[in-house]
Amino acid sequence: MKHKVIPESFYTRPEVLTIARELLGKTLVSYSNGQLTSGIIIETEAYNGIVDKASHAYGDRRTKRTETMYKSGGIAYIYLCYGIHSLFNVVTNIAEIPHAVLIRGIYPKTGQTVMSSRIGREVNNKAGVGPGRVTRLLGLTYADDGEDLIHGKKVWIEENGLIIPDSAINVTPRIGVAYAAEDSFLPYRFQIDAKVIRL
DNA sequence: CGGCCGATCCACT
DNA sequence: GTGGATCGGCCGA
Repeated sequence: MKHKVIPESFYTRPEVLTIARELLGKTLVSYSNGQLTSGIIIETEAYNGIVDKASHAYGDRRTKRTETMYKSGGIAYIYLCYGIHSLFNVVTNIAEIPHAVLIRGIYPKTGQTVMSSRIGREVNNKAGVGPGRVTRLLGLTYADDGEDLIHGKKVWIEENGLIIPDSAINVTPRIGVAYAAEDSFLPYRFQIDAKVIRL
Protein backbone atom coordinates (compact mmCIF):
# COMPACT_ATOMS: atom_id res chain seq x y z
CA MET A 1 0.00 0.00 0.00
CA LYS A 2 2.83 2.41 0.69
CA HIS A 3 4.12 4.64 -2.10
CA LYS A 4 1.70 3.40 -4.69
CA VAL A 5 0.91 5.61 -7.69
CA ILE A 6 -2.72 6.67 -7.53
CA PRO A 7 -4.70 4.94 -10.32
CA GLU A 8 -6.80 6.45 -13.06
CA SER A 9 -10.03 5.35 -11.32
CA PHE A 10 -9.32 7.85 -8.52
CA TYR A 11 -9.31 10.77 -10.94
CA THR A 12 -12.12 9.88 -13.31
CA ARG A 13 -14.80 9.96 -10.60
CA PRO A 14 -17.46 12.67 -10.99
CA GLU A 15 -17.27 14.15 -7.45
CA VAL A 16 -14.59 16.82 -7.73
CA LEU A 17 -15.13 17.97 -4.14
CA THR A 18 -14.52 14.45 -2.85
CA ILE A 19 -11.34 14.19 -4.90
CA ALA A 20 -10.11 17.58 -3.67
CA ARG A 21 -10.68 16.46 -0.10
CA GLU A 22 -9.07 13.04 -0.62
CA LEU A 23 -5.95 14.50 -2.23
CA LEU A 24 -5.01 15.97 1.14
CA GLY A 25 -2.21 13.93 2.69
CA LYS A 26 -1.17 12.29 -0.60
CA THR A 27 2.37 12.67 -1.90
CA LEU A 28 2.94 14.83 -4.99
CA VAL A 29 6.16 13.69 -6.68
CA SER A 30 8.12 15.20 -9.54
CA TYR A 31 11.16 14.00 -11.45
CA SER A 32 12.33 17.13 -13.18
CA ASN A 33 15.80 17.89 -14.53
CA GLY A 34 17.03 14.55 -13.19
CA GLN A 35 16.03 15.53 -9.67
CA LEU A 36 13.45 13.78 -7.51
CA THR A 37 11.38 16.03 -5.27
CA SER A 38 8.15 15.47 -3.39
CA GLY A 39 5.79 16.96 -0.85
CA ILE A 40 2.63 16.08 1.06
CA ILE A 41 -0.45 17.86 -0.31
CA ILE A 42 -1.81 20.11 2.43
CA GLU A 43 -4.19 22.44 0.58
CA THR A 44 -6.48 22.06 -2.45
CA GLU A 45 -9.34 23.82 -4.22
CA ALA A 46 -12.04 22.26 -6.39
CA TYR A 47 -13.13 23.84 -9.70
CA ASN A 48 -16.48 22.51 -10.76
CA GLY A 49 -16.49 22.83 -14.53
CA ILE A 50 -18.83 24.78 -16.77
CA VAL A 51 -21.28 25.79 -14.02
CA ASP A 52 -18.54 27.25 -11.79
CA LYS A 53 -17.95 30.96 -12.35
CA ALA A 54 -14.47 30.66 -10.86
CA SER A 55 -13.40 28.02 -13.37
CA HIS A 56 -11.57 28.84 -16.60
CA ALA A 57 -14.08 26.48 -18.23
CA TYR A 58 -17.13 28.40 -16.97
CA GLY A 59 -19.85 28.60 -19.60
CA ASP A 60 -18.18 25.77 -21.54
CA ARG A 61 -15.38 28.05 -22.68
CA ARG A 62 -13.21 25.84 -24.85
CA THR A 63 -9.94 27.47 -25.81
CA LYS A 64 -6.44 26.22 -26.46
CA ARG A 65 -5.69 26.70 -22.78
CA THR A 66 -8.79 25.12 -21.25
CA GLU A 67 -8.75 22.17 -23.65
CA THR A 68 -6.51 20.32 -21.17
CA MET A 69 -9.32 20.26 -18.62
CA TYR A 70 -11.66 18.65 -21.14
CA LYS A 71 -9.44 15.59 -21.34
CA SER A 72 -9.97 12.52 -19.17
CA GLY A 73 -8.96 12.72 -15.48
CA GLY A 74 -5.44 11.87 -14.39
CA ILE A 75 -3.38 14.54 -16.13
CA ALA A 76 -1.99 17.91 -15.04
CA TYR A 77 -3.51 21.25 -16.02
CA ILE A 78 -0.77 23.82 -15.51
CA TYR A 79 -1.17 27.42 -16.62
CA LEU A 80 0.59 30.73 -16.20
CA CYS A 81 -0.87 33.15 -13.68
CA TYR A 82 0.04 36.85 -13.35
CA GLY A 83 2.69 36.31 -16.01
CA ILE A 84 4.99 34.79 -13.42
CA HIS A 85 3.56 31.79 -11.64
CA SER A 86 2.68 28.35 -12.93
CA LEU A 87 -0.30 26.86 -11.08
CA PHE A 88 -0.69 23.08 -10.88
CA ASN A 89 -4.09 21.44 -11.17
CA VAL A 90 -5.19 17.82 -11.33
CA VAL A 91 -7.74 17.18 -14.08
CA THR A 92 -10.64 15.03 -12.88
CA ASN A 93 -13.84 13.42 -14.24
CA ILE A 94 -14.19 11.80 -17.65
CA ALA A 95 -13.36 13.38 -21.00
CA GLU A 96 -15.49 16.40 -22.01
CA ILE A 97 -16.25 17.33 -18.39
CA PRO A 98 -13.67 19.98 -17.40
CA HIS A 99 -13.25 19.47 -13.66
CA ALA A 100 -9.98 20.25 -11.88
CA VAL A 101 -8.39 20.47 -8.44
CA LEU A 102 -5.83 23.20 -7.79
CA ILE A 103 -2.96 22.16 -5.52
CA ARG A 104 -2.40 25.19 -3.29
CA GLY A 105 0.18 23.88 -0.88
CA ILE A 106 2.60 21.06 -0.11
CA TYR A 107 4.74 20.13 2.86
CA PRO A 108 8.28 19.57 1.52
CA LYS A 109 9.49 15.96 1.81
CA THR A 110 12.00 14.53 -0.67
CA GLY A 111 14.78 16.62 -2.22
CA GLN A 112 14.80 19.65 0.04
CA THR A 113 18.32 20.54 -1.05
CA VAL A 114 17.17 20.69 -4.68
CA MET A 115 14.12 22.69 -3.66
CA SER A 116 16.32 25.09 -1.78
CA SER A 117 18.46 25.78 -4.84
CA ARG A 118 15.32 26.25 -6.96
CA ILE A 119 13.96 29.00 -4.75
CA GLY A 120 17.29 30.44 -3.69
CA ARG A 121 16.67 30.19 0.00
CA GLU A 122 16.27 27.77 2.87
CA VAL A 123 13.33 25.37 2.68
CA ASN A 124 11.12 25.42 5.76
CA ASN A 125 7.66 24.07 6.60
CA LYS A 126 6.00 27.04 4.89
CA ALA A 127 8.08 26.98 1.71
CA GLY A 128 5.39 25.08 -0.18
CA VAL A 129 2.37 27.08 0.97
CA GLY A 130 0.90 28.91 -2.03
CA PRO A 131 0.11 27.57 -5.51
CA GLY A 132 3.00 29.36 -7.18
CA ARG A 133 5.39 27.91 -4.63
CA VAL A 134 4.23 24.36 -5.26
CA THR A 135 5.40 24.35 -8.88
CA ARG A 136 8.57 26.24 -8.06
CA LEU A 137 9.66 23.72 -5.44
CA LEU A 138 8.85 20.83 -7.77
CA GLY A 139 10.56 22.32 -10.82
CA LEU A 140 7.39 22.38 -12.93
CA THR A 141 6.12 25.09 -15.29
CA TYR A 142 3.23 25.65 -17.66
CA ALA A 143 5.35 23.87 -20.28
CA ASP A 144 4.42 20.70 -18.39
CA ASP A 145 0.72 21.25 -19.02
CA GLY A 146 -1.01 17.99 -19.92
CA GLU A 147 1.53 15.69 -18.23
CA ASP A 148 0.18 12.20 -17.57
CA LEU A 149 -0.07 11.56 -13.79
CA ILE A 150 -0.68 7.83 -14.13
CA HIS A 151 1.74 6.51 -16.73
CA GLY A 152 4.03 9.53 -16.85
CA LYS A 153 7.61 9.75 -15.62
CA LYS A 154 7.72 13.44 -14.70
CA VAL A 155 4.97 14.08 -12.17
CA TRP A 156 2.58 11.80 -10.31
CA ILE A 157 0.76 11.37 -7.00
CA GLU A 158 1.31 8.52 -4.53
CA GLU A 159 -0.67 6.91 -1.74
CA ASN A 160 1.49 6.90 1.39
CA GLY A 161 -0.75 5.42 4.08
CA LEU A 162 -1.41 8.76 5.75
CA ILE A 163 -4.99 9.08 7.03
CA ILE A 164 -6.51 12.56 7.31
CA PRO A 165 -9.69 12.49 9.45
CA ASP A 166 -12.46 14.99 8.70
CA SER A 167 -11.78 16.58 12.08
CA ALA A 168 -8.37 17.66 10.78
CA ILE A 169 -9.65 19.39 7.64
CA ASN A 170 -10.63 23.04 7.32
CA VAL A 171 -13.18 23.81 4.60
CA THR A 172 -13.41 27.46 3.45
CA PRO A 173 -14.12 29.57 0.35
CA ARG A 174 -11.56 29.69 -2.43
CA ILE A 175 -8.84 32.34 -2.66
CA GLY A 176 -8.49 35.05 -5.28
CA VAL A 177 -11.76 34.38 -7.09
CA ALA A 178 -13.78 37.48 -6.19
CA TYR A 179 -14.64 37.86 -9.89
CA ALA A 180 -16.75 34.70 -9.58
CA ALA A 181 -19.56 36.61 -7.82
CA GLU A 182 -21.75 34.30 -5.74
CA ASP A 183 -19.57 31.30 -6.57
CA SER A 184 -16.66 32.94 -4.77
CA PHE A 185 -18.31 31.97 -1.49
CA LEU A 186 -18.61 28.25 -2.21
CA PRO A 187 -16.78 26.08 0.39
CA TYR A 188 -14.49 24.46 -2.16
CA ARG A 189 -11.14 24.93 -0.41
CA PHE A 190 -9.71 22.15 1.72
CA GLN A 191 -6.69 22.30 3.97
CA ILE A 192 -5.09 20.14 6.60
CA ASP A 193 -5.32 21.86 9.97
CA ALA A 194 -1.71 22.17 11.09
CA LYS A 195 -2.89 22.37 14.67
CA VAL A 196 -4.34 18.86 14.42
CA ILE A 197 -1.94 17.05 12.10
CA ARG A 198 1.80 17.34 12.55
CA LEU A 199 3.71 16.45 9.40
C1' DC B 1 -4.84 44.45 -33.39
C1' DG B 2 -5.00 46.87 -28.61
C1' DG B 3 -5.87 46.72 -23.95
C1' DC B 4 -7.14 44.71 -19.73
C1' DC B 5 -6.30 41.54 -16.11
C1' DG B 6 -5.39 37.30 -13.59
C1' DA B 7 -6.94 30.44 -9.26
C1' DT B 8 0.36 35.17 -7.00
C1' DC B 9 4.60 36.26 -4.56
C1' DC B 10 7.98 39.07 -2.55
C1' DA B 11 10.38 43.10 -1.09
C1' DC B 12 9.73 47.07 1.11
C1' DT B 13 7.57 50.71 4.06
C1' DG C 1 -0.26 47.01 4.33
C1' DT C 2 1.08 48.10 -0.38
C1' DG C 3 2.77 47.94 -5.01
C1' DG C 4 5.67 46.10 -8.76
C1' DA C 5 6.86 42.24 -11.62
C1' DT C 6 5.57 40.15 -16.10
C1' DC C 7 3.05 37.87 -20.06
C1' DG C 8 -0.38 34.78 -22.14
C1' DG C 9 -5.31 34.48 -22.63
C1' DC C 10 -9.29 36.58 -23.86
C1' DC C 11 -12.48 39.97 -25.64
C1' DG C 12 -14.00 43.71 -28.28
C1' DA C 13 -13.17 46.79 -32.27
